[in-house]
Amino acid sequence: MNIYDIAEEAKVSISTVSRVLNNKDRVTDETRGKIQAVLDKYNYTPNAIARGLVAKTMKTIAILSVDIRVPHYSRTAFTIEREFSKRSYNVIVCNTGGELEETRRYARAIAHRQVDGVVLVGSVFNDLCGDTEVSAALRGLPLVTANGQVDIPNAYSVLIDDYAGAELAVKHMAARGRQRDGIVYLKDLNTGSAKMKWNGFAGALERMGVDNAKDRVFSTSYGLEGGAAAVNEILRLNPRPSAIVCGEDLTAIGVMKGLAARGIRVPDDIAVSGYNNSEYSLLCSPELTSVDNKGEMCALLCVQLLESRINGSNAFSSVTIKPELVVRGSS
Amino acid sequence: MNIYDIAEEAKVSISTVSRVLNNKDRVTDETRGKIQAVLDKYNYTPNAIARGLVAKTMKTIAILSVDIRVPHYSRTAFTIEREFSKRSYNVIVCNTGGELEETRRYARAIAHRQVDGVVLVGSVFNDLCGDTEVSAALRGLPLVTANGQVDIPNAYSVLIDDYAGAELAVKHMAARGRQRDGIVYLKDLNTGSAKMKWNGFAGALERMGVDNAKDRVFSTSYGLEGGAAAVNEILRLNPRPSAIVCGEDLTAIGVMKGLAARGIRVPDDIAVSGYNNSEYSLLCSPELTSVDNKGEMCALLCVQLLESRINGSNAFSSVTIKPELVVRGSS
DNA sequence: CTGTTAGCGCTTTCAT
DNA sequence: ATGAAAGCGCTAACAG
Repeated sequence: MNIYDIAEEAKVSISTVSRVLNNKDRVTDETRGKIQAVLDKYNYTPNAIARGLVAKTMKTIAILSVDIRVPHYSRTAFTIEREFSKRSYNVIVCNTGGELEETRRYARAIAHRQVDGVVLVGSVFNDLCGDTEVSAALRGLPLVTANGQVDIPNAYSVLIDDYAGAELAVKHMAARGRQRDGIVYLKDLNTGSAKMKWNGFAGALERMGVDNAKDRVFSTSYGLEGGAAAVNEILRLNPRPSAIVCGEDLTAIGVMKGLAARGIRVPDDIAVSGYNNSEYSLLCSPELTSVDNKGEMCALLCVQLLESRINGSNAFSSVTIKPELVVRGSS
Repeated sequence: MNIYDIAEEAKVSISTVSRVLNNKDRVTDETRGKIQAVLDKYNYTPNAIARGLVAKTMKTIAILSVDIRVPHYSRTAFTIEREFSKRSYNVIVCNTGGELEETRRYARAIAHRQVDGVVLVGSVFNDLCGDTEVSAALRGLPLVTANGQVDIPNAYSVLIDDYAGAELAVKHMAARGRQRDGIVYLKDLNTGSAKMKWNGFAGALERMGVDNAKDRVFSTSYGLEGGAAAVNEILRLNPRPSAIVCGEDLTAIGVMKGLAARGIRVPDDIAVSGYNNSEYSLLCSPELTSVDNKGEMCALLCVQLLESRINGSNAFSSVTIKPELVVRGSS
């Protein structure tokens, strides 16, 4: 069932059908009614692909993220989807797993599909977009990065000042009377944003007069197990650390579990902080002090930026969000 | 840049270009090379919309869910997306918020777009699809429901036996020596699946000889606050309940927090169980005993079902998954 | 106000 | 092996 069938049955031309389909004027109420009746009779839906071919757009946005299951990403994706849905776009979600090959595949698919815009969620893409193939596929598309900065011409970015975010956590620990040279950082990822965090940590510590702050950075894998496992190593420190600033909430909770397993009390013996202010931070006990990197605001700004880019009204091309610290029981 | 431009520059016809684009034979290596050179020169990507118009498909799947931020849904969406990506489909995600009007809008958009298949995630859609407009838009499309059953012809379903799931929790509490007539159920949602759960609860309890089991069902809102708030009411029970079986992990954790705030120990004084076996259940302390409703398996089966439906090879049309109980510290 | 016609960019017969 | 031409379903001038 297509527009020709409708036109035939309503005894009009396809243009007239097209007009009522698109709510254009210059159609008598009578004709309109006649056509509408046929439309209703067959519960007709115009073919968006054919429309898209003419319009050169199917009103779709693509979100590239590493893994939509990570709360921080799913929140971002959610907000972006909801906002674009309001503007009558549909949103394709891609889980790259952080893999170059997958990123390439998705980038190609996105280029094929003539999507109207793409949002890169997470600073992993800073590196991934260095790839010739990825950047070639994405070049020219309206593109914004959520917490990232890529080397693609015309890419806009919403940045989060993670350097300042980590600094907030460090300062808070000191302000709460934690021994300054007892504060350590636990890094669990190697993305651009992760690097900013531990640089922020080290910078803050050194400005507070602690030397060799970089030696106070520990590494582990992301997640509960990574956090718990890192505790072993961190506790070898003598004297015992006063506070553990973590790069992610989940890892921080792992740390708290590891400490609890050894009978070390949080926050009495050691303070702990996380990053993202995810829902996770409310589930553990004590609840987790966490840097709020304003995921929702970031997503909202991405939408605005991308929209303005799509409409050609380049109001601004880059924004930086200042994180805030949310203090809870763990510190 | 389109296929005509390529053909012109390569001094061949568009059909030949099309052939090399689609890796068809019947092209001399020489011609192929000549064309490939031009293709590479311009980094040409064929327009998938135009292709779609001919092929009558753009290889896209739509996922309708209430809210992708809910871990159980994001896990499902993730798995579905990954699997379909392997099969070179792209996936559109829709967050309906459980709203009828939004569901309608998405259903219409999906019908327009000629998507190849749709997955309805969650039993909310059991009711939502009762709507004439929604079912009219979706009718005819290859459609699979994850943990739901809708009244649309040809809809396939992956069901989770939530009746049995709740029963598992009840039996476990009894087996652990919890006073049988002290077990209560906390319901936080009103979806089809939620109803199966508290029916399962009541059924199990009555089979164990407890009368008026339905009176032992409490209601609250979904989430941490809902759970914590419900504690007030539940503790009015005299004697004090022996175990609280909850309909969702998050609510269960709220309950544990509420109990902790009152100095009631879990599991010593009261046992608690959740549902979904989400990552949440590992974050709280004690860790939460939870019914594992096999989200990943459900998603995988959805993909298989949908794929077979799309390919016309109707191996089976409905599967039911048996949940399992994962016992942790809270019971 | 309504109809005719020319594309949108591609795939696919059907000739050659 | 290659090309010409029709058509996928729709929109948008342009006529009338």
